[in-house]
Amino acid sequence: MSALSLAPRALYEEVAELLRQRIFARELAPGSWIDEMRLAEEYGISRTPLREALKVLATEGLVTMKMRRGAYVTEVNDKDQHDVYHLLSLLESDAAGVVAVQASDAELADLNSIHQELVAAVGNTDKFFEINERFHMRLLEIANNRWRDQMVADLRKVMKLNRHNSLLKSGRIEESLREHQALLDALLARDVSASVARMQAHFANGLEAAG
Amino acid sequence: MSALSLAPRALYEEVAELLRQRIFARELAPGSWIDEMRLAEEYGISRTPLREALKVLATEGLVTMKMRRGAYVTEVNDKDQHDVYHLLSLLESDAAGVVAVQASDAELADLNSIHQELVAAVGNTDKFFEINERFHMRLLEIANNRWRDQMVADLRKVMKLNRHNSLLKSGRIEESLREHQALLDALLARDVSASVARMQAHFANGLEAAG
DNA sequence: ATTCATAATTATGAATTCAAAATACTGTTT
DNA sequence: AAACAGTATTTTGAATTCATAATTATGAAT
Repeated sequence: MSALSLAPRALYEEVAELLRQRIFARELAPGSWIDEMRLAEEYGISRTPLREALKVLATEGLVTMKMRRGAYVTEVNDKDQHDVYHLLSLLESDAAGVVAVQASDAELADLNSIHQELVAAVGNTDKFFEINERFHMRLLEIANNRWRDQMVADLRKVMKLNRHNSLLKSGRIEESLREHQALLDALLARDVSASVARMQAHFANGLEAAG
Repeated sequence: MSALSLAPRALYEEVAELLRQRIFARELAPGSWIDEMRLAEEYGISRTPLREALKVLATEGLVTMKMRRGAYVTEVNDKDQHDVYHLLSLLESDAAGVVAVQASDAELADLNSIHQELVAAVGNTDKFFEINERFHMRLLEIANNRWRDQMVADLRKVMKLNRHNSLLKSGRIEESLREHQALLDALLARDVSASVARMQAHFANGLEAAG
């Protein structure tokens, strides 16, 4: 699975990723103070790269820096949750429209094959979630706008801060699958406005479920 | 003009802002290497807060970190320019739609008064640009989604990296004013789809002008 | 017992120091 | 003169040290 990285990331990047994982796992809970010394000691590093990592997370919105009182895990309230979801819907539905216009037949076939994997994964929740994520990411990749990719990635991280996060509720597997199918149909028909509408609908239903 | 800040920013934030200004002014040119020592000495600070600032700018996309070779000002090519502009159009036109629905009458009146300032500023290019910026920012503020605000702010920063940047070309003053007026009319009529369409048109024309 | 003032402790922010990697320089060889 | 090896210098990345702000603990006064 994991090849050793040819371009090893900088230490502060590694640490930022470790911290993200702990934040998403709620091991570092929203609102809680982040103890620099403790973490640095735990990772066996100095405070310097740890503090650099915290500044990165602060820029991403996962962490909030308070002047002279250190870093705190960002608290995401219901409005934030709603706002972020709204933006994800906007960005991803626009991406769907772009894909309907610009994607090559091969790329659409690729999306379709991921969708088939998704169909095959019904019943295996974890696998379904993972493939679902891959479907959305592949669509973005095809839409070919690195700035949007970055924004969506950041917003999805923020979504994970919320307890009722789930861009995909477990009770919605079959429904979600139908929505994906409808989206794919629109994409294969090269129907831009339908593609946008189907992606929006997919998100609207997801939000309702997350309610 | 400048009040003294009650909550003074952290040093790394101050430095990040100074660096942004120099990058936008092309004093630090796209693709060029950023000399940590030289800048730290120039600002009379150590490399520590400067390096923290660079990591923030890297996360914003203004700077690119290369492993073991330091920080470089990000180069924005024509496709990047186009992609970022597309996202700004998407986000701001969506914001216009939200404003058409949600804004209070007082908020719309406020937007209108900024527009009147804009009308009065025709002929004074710098002032026009500044008020124009304020109009867009106020609209976003009214749309009330801090995550979008942050994204738009970051994207606008990236736009400024490009030589032919100008979210508003000087030759388009009158045209831009008409577009703003049309947008305002739609907002005051509480017409959501028209508001979205007018903002999209405003951006589409701007992109055409930017070539 | 509670409040207030003061001292001790702790944590943050920033400077300094240090190790290792990348780059530039020097002199030799062909 | 060009290519190369080996050395010196520069620069990055990270640890350490230091100053100061914030917090906690201590004790006196009401």
